[in-house]
Amino acid sequence: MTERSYHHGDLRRVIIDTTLRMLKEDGGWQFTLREVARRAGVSHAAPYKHFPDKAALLSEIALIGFERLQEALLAAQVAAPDDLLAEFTAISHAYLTFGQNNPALYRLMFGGAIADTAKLHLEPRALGASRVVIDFLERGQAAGLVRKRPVQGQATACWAQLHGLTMLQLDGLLMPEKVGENAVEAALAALREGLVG
Amino acid sequence: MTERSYHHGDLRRVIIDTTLRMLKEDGGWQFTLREVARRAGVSHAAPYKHFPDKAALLSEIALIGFERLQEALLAAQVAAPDDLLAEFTAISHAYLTFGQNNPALYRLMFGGAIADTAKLHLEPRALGASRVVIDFLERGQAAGLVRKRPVQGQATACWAQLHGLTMLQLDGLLMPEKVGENAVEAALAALREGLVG
DNA sequence: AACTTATGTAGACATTGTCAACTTCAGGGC
DNA sequence: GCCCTGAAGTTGACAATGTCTACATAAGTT
Repeated sequence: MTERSYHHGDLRRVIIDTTLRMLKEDGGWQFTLREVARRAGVSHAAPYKHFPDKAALLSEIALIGFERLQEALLAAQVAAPDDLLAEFTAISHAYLTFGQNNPALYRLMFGGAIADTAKLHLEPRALGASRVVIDFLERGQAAGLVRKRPVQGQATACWAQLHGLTMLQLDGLLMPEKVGENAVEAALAALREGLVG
Repeated sequence: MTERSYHHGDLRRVIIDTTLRMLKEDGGWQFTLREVARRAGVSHAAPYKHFPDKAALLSEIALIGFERLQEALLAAQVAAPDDLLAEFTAISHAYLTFGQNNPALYRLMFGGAIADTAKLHLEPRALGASRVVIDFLERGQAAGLVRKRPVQGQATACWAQLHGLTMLQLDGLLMPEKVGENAVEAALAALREGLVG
């Protein structure tokens, strides 16, 4: 409880939490290891006892981001009415909302700030999110709603569309005066019309 | 010719060219002002006589990237056969190819490494690229090929899909063993089927 | 109680972005 | 031809960062 014992106890968790909090403040994507240490109240080299280097910490954070994204998608799916089209909309919006609520984290997950993004995205912890989409497509095809095409391709289309929309939104390029009142809905509609036969 | 006069002459151009060359080497997105100066053979502070700071140089580079993207799209459009569907495919592939050939530059354009991405993307020099897509959609609607929907929404859908695919590709997530042999084609097909009515 | 090991601290180093003060040189008004 | 003003480059400094090494402290094991 004192928090002032020489040994912090679970500094690792504190570092991760602090980093997540810093990312939420956004602040234009400035993030330094030393600042994390400062906020955690430890010396600037302490994080190195828990992460080999800055990239490792960021990778861990990104993986947590993927897990949270998966949770968000699953929650939306569960809460959606028992209608496949409505479910599609719910999942899509959950994805976009996640990006909007965690801009810096989302950018970290996809932005290439991490060295080997490929390996990161292929980790089991990161793959869960895309499983939600694939699941949906498989059920959609089984129900005869979604066109019978290779699911992988359709999933790629969904993923690309959602990711693209999220990035455009993050970059502030979806302002109504620039792109129409409900361009997002229109774009999602175009995707939907491409999927359902 | 001597290149050794105290005053370099057109250092600004040299700095830009060197930066572009460095971005092409990729090297995992390391880029420092001082390295540029070193390669250009000038002192480490010389770039400051031409750019107020690092961000300004990067913004300029990003704008050049948008111009090149526009050129690539236009070239593909012109070279395409006189068939709207073929033109669509040509433009799409040109976009993806651009991203694949200039990964670091592409990431710079969209990756949020630049402070105010919104302002950047709204510059006239950056808007040209999206004009190519909008043009295509308008002609497509006029010809009765593309569904009569708000063009802005359709353009958003196209842009999101192309951008999303490019990013997935850059992150190495479109490997055949992971996502099927021709997932890109399938994704583009889904988009096309959503656009043409 | 002594040893080992995980965890934290202090200090150093090279590198970076940026600024201020100095130097060089090209061009225009006399 | 000279001067002198200002643009373009240079040198040197500063604070901050990522990372390493050496040291200190605590927790557990034997």
